[in-house]
Amino acid sequence: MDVNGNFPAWKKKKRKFKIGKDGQKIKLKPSVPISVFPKSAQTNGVIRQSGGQESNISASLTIKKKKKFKKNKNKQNGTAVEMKDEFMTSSVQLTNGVLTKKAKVELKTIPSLLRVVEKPATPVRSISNLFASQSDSKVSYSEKPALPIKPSLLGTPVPSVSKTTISKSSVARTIAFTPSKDNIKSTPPSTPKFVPNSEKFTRPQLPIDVVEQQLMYELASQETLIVIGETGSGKSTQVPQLCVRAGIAEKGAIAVTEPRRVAAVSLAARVAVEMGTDIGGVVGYHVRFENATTHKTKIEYMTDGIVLRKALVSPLLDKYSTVIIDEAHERSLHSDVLMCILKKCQEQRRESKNPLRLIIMSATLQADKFQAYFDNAKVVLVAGRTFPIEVFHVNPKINKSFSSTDYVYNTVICVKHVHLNEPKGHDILVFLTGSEEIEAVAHQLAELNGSLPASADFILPVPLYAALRPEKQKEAFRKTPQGARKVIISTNIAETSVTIPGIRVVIDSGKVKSKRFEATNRIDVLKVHNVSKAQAKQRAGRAGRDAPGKCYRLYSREDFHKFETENMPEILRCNLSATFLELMKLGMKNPHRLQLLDPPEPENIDAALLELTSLGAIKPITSDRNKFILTDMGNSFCMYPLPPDHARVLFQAQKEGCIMEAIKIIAAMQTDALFSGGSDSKIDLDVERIRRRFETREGDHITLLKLVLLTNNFFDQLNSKTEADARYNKSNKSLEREYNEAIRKFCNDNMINEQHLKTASMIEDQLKEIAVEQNVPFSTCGADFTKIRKSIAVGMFLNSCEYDRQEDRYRLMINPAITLNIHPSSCLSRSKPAYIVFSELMKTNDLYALQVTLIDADWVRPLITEHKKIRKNHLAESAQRIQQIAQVEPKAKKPKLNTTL
DNA sequence: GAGCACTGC
Repeated sequence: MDVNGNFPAWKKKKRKFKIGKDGQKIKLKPSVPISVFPKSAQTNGVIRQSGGQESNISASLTIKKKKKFKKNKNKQNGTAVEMKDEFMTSSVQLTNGVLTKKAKVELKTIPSLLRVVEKPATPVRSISNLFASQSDSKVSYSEKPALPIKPSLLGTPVPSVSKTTISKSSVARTIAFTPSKDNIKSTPPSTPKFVPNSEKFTRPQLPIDVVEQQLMYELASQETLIVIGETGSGKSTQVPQLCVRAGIAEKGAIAVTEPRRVAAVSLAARVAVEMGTDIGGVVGYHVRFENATTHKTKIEYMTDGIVLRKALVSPLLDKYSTVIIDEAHERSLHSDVLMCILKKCQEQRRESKNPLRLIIMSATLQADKFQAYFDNAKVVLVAGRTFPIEVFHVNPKINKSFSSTDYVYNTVICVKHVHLNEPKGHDILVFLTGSEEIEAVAHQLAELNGSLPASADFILPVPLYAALRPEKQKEAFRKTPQGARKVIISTNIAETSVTIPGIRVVIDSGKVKSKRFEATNRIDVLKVHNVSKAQAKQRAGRAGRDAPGKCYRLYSREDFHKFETENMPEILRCNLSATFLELMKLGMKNPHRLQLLDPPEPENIDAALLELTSLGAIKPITSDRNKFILTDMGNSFCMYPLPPDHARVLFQAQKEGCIMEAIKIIAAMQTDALFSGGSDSKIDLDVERIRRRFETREGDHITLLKLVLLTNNFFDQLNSKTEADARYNKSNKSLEREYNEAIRKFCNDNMINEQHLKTASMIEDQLKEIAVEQNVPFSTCGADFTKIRKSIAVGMFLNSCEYDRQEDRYRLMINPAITLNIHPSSCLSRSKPAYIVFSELMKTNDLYALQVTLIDADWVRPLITEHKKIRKNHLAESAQRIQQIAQVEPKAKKPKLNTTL
């Protein structure tokens, strides 16, 4: 069916783009924006902004409405059979987070995963650094394989793990040596150290309670344990407590790593309540800018980045007896790197008095991969607890009205269908890729209200994405008004980061926008991709948080099967230079031999090494040019929580005498845009107008500095006013209120994102503190910004460009074959100076330089010449290395035992 | 004169 034929009027009038046969966005002519959230909407009950344009959509959907859903759902046993649905078909059901056909979901410890594995001999080492290789240090092998802590906790004789050696060929043989449940009950743990105070707090039953005793036994007996449990199983709150009750915390605190700050803070709060203590007592958390732990703390919830920084200071992490990596399936850069480091830690602490225990917790069934990585560690499965979700797919044979590629169009059709067929009061969550699409769909849905039957509720579209102003974001969490159905149209922010109550239906476009790093040219590519199967499952799961739900997938089951199983790990799609710098601080010498869960491409590794060498942070060892060590400069870079080129800017600024200004700029660069906006055109114009006020001919970095200086000024005045007011005995409460209101007004007047401003200022303080620790002398350049521009140019010289008048484009100085444009959001996009340096190179429809500063070519020329020299050697060496690897390859295929670098 | 998912130190 011809999509354009179906929706002639609004498609052309309201949308800035359409999606073509190949899935690419095609630009349409711009339109006049109409507010999506008209105040009158709720009083009138209907929005009428265009007459008669929707007649086609309502016609096509009325026909569909008459075709009844034939549901053969057997509600008693929670199973679903093939649904005869004219709209979409479903033969599967997502129960407890698991897609099932018929069988009931029963998750417990699967015997086949309980393997007894021959442990390789453990080397005893006398080394101080984590990544020392065999040739770097003396290695002697102990005669007896290392034993995990004796599993005598239960008082039950248990076969020894290491003595039940079985041959390699029979590894798959299963030996169930776990004592039976009855057995456990009759012999409870002999010395429970902490027991939740059930008088103060009784928590509801959790699925994890069923396997509690068994888990406790495994926690005590295994060196490494993998816990697989779906959402709602209670693993994130209970496993750390079980560790404490099993007496593991006696030898050191339990660290629990989370990928997000909110998770770390809220989990700590929850567990503190359950254990009847305060935050900072037995339970605490540590995230950036906030450390709520004390010497008493036994369970520390932390973000994975914090643990990584802690490892830089104390590589063996000997404060901790156990590290629990939560949400390992998300494969964040930090958690992947942590797993690699912790494995090394474990090897080195194995023979000590305080061996390190590792617990990997993950939601999806990627157990095999983690298990192989951790030398066949035991896996325990825990059931999840979410409500059943019916999953529908588009069936191209039946659903002829769907476009084959235009998921934005399909979204609107699907919302209308759901709205007219699902019970009133069931809110909808739609997943799309970006603000532009989201605003377009919100607009179209608002217009749909005009063509709804009188009996139907009002559709209340609510956009939700990160760049949206915070007040607007809050709309998504507001209670749905009577007589309306809330339709939240969101990016993947609603996948993990926020949970919206009341969602009963999810519509999944199957698309996501993601950034990948092209290492060879150092370009970020932002592109729409298909989601992974795991991601689709995660999205569907958002419908079953409060009650049974439904998920409509705007793609066929065949397409779904073609999706990747898991998300691409972050480590495979980002610039590795910052990570390598950290790992080298820990003693890694040859990144090519790094044993990661998913090893990056050799080209990406080489690109990061080249970048670090050119920045002067590392240098090859003369005896073996495959190995690198940190230079003094590289060592000081590690102290800052910054990408290496930004740290280099600070280093240069110290030389130039403008460290104060450089810190302000670099801090602001670490946050998202300080000017707040969204895809609301009216606001965009305002942002644009106000941004102009700060514009300079020197570029965006100086603009940023001017903005920060202005806000500093404002805060100084505000603070002195508040102090003065305090002397006049104003109450603290009213002072605080006035203070906060003044900030809000200032941010509103200047279109500044208050949250981002706050973050930037906290990062500024953090960087200042580090600079003081590093004995960096304080210096400022006053109003002469040349020194700052030079520091930026030197630090980021790899990003310097020369204007090509003939082409009317810029050429990258280190690689003139690459041509690019200055992004129109930059204040230099029109003036086009001869030489510039940029912060970031982003490929969307064109190759754009973001955040641009005017520079002098002489500042960077010597560095570029030097870089070209280094690159030449580098290329020759990497070619040689690839050849060597190719020759050694057959041998290298052998099963890996001890991993050395 | 274009358009930008999400985290984290």
